[in-house]
Amino acid sequence: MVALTFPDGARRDYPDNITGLDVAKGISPSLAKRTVAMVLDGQVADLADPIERNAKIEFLTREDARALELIRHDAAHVMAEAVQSLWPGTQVTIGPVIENGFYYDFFRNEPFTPEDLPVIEKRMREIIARDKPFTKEVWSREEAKRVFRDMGEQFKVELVDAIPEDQKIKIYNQGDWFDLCRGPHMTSTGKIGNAVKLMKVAGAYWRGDSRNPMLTRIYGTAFARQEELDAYLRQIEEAEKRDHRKLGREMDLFHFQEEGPGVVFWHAKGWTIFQELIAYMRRRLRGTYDEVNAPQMLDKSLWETSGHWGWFRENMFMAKSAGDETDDERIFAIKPMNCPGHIQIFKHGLKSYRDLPMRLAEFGVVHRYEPSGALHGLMRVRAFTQDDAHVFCTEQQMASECHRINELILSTYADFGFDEVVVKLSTRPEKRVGTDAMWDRAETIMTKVLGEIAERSDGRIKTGINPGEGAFYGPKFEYVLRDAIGRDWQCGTTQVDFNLPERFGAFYIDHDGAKKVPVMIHRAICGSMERFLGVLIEHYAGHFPLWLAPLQAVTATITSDADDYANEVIAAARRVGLRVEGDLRNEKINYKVREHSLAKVPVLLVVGKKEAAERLVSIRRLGREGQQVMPLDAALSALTDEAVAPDVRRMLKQAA
RNA sequence: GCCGGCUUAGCUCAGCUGGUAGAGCACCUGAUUUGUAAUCAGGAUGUCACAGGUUCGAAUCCUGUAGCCGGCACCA
Repeated sequence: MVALTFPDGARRDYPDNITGLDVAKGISPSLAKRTVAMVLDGQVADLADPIERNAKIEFLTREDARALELIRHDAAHVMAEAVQSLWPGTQVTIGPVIENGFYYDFFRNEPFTPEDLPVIEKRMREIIARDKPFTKEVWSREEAKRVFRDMGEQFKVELVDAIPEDQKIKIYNQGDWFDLCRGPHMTSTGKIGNAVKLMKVAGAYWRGDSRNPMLTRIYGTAFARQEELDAYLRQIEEAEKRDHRKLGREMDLFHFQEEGPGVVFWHAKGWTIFQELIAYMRRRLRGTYDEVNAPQMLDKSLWETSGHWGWFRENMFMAKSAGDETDDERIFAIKPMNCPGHIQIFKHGLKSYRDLPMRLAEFGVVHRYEPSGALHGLMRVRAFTQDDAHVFCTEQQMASECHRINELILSTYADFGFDEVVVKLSTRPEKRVGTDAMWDRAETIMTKVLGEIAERSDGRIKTGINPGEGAFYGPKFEYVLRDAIGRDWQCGTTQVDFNLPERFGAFYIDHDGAKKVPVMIHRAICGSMERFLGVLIEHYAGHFPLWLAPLQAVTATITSDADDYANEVIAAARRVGLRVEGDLRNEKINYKVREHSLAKVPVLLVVGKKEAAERLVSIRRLGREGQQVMPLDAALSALTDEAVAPDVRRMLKQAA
């Protein structure tokens, strides 16, 4: 006998090994019909599974949030069947559920093209309409391997071998088609429904390893209801509208061109935002950090010492004299990081324990030869500005320095409206320098700090661990922020480094007069300023807050009678520090409003005869209808107040 | 770097199976002096990414290169 407890608290006994389906049927045929799977003690399982022990049981309908994964997983299987029925000889591999849908990787000499998607989708709908039940069988390893080998499914054979010994080899049938799968699945293909859409094709390496063959991956998504699918597609459209590459062009912020793959041409407006960002960061560093500037190019020996030449040579730019006549063959590397430079500055002159912690900051431009396929607008470039800093301190100071950095990072993100932040600790990678003892020490301290970060935030900051993701010289914290439409971006990082200072022979004189190697902490807040600005463009959808907006206001005339007054308005606004342009063209006000709205100018100061006569301005805000007429002085003081950067506002408040 | 796709005017895009390039917006000129998201009329606009090849003839077909886009791999 097994005792099952139902969601309403009722408890009933059933014969051993009764299936979920029979339990459901016993309650009511309609329940059995609409149930797609069951949940035993919180674990989703096939409805046809025999129940072997006492458990809490729940029946899932396809509308249940927990069924969404099943719908997508089933859809992946149906897609695989559709593909194999359309193109026999195609090998199947794996087809997992992912965040917004699912994919299935196929091996076929002729890769799929986007034109194939509608064809596959049509076949999928036929399979779904046939509504064949999913049934499970357990096979022996030998049988599974033999069957898949006979079918020519070599990847499946490999997968069977990869399944741990203590796990069963499960096969799911859907009509005549079957697949190796750990399950669970719904009761039949018809439960998937029709809110299914194939999204794109892409290449992907077998088992994620670039040494392995390239497979064709087909991405799709599925929802319980059509409205949800439609909403998802609209959300994708919304994200496309925010694309910083598109907004960058429309707002005249920057451009790229063929001669400079992965390097940015900043236009005046984009550079204004960039400089505002840097000015903001400089204010935040004032009093705590010393800003320095290390050379752009250094002899390669320095990079050999740091280890970069060994680990990352493929990703570095090399430079030497371009002249034919010169016999100077010295090889320089264009800096991919600021740390070796900062260590040289630390090493220059004898340092005492009294000088620590020494915090050196730099808005340094670094060059990295990123693989061509990695380049992506401002998000991944080959030359970028880091808001970088290196803290040289004692081991005892390390934890408090990490906390100081943490507070700076979190408050910076908050100033841009990023309140949801996750901090992840990345631990030692396989490719690394330094002894295990060093790594043990660093990871112990950082694990403790991570716990304290979570504690001090009252649970607002989530934390996590990325095993093996650390830098080659030390473990790191990665700061992941969530933008206005829920996308995550890794920006800030704090990396503890016991290795580089030692490799470079950096030391300070301790209390006892002995030479001691300092700990170095690498930290960045925005990370790449270019990328951070890209994130901001998408986060704000181009509607920058006034303090960041490159052009804060346009003064537009209604008739040329107001030209003189408009020029006065522009001059007055510039005097109080606003970034203002005039639009005195002989055009209708509708035209001007539309044009500046499309250019995402936050404020329009419209002046006509009436305003000119009474020294008024009619203010129209971006994205809002209607306007507010007020005296010029009042308008300018309201705008200058609004244009105060959040950190400056905080300082003013504290001073008051 | 790997797989696939794309590259036509400043921008967004047409251009059927090869017959010698188009639209809208933007731009320029003129008229219009306008009250909050497109005033009217006229005009100019191209090494069809680049380099080869096939062909009587290539934006169109083939090959190579570059860049971009979507993934994968990478990200000190």
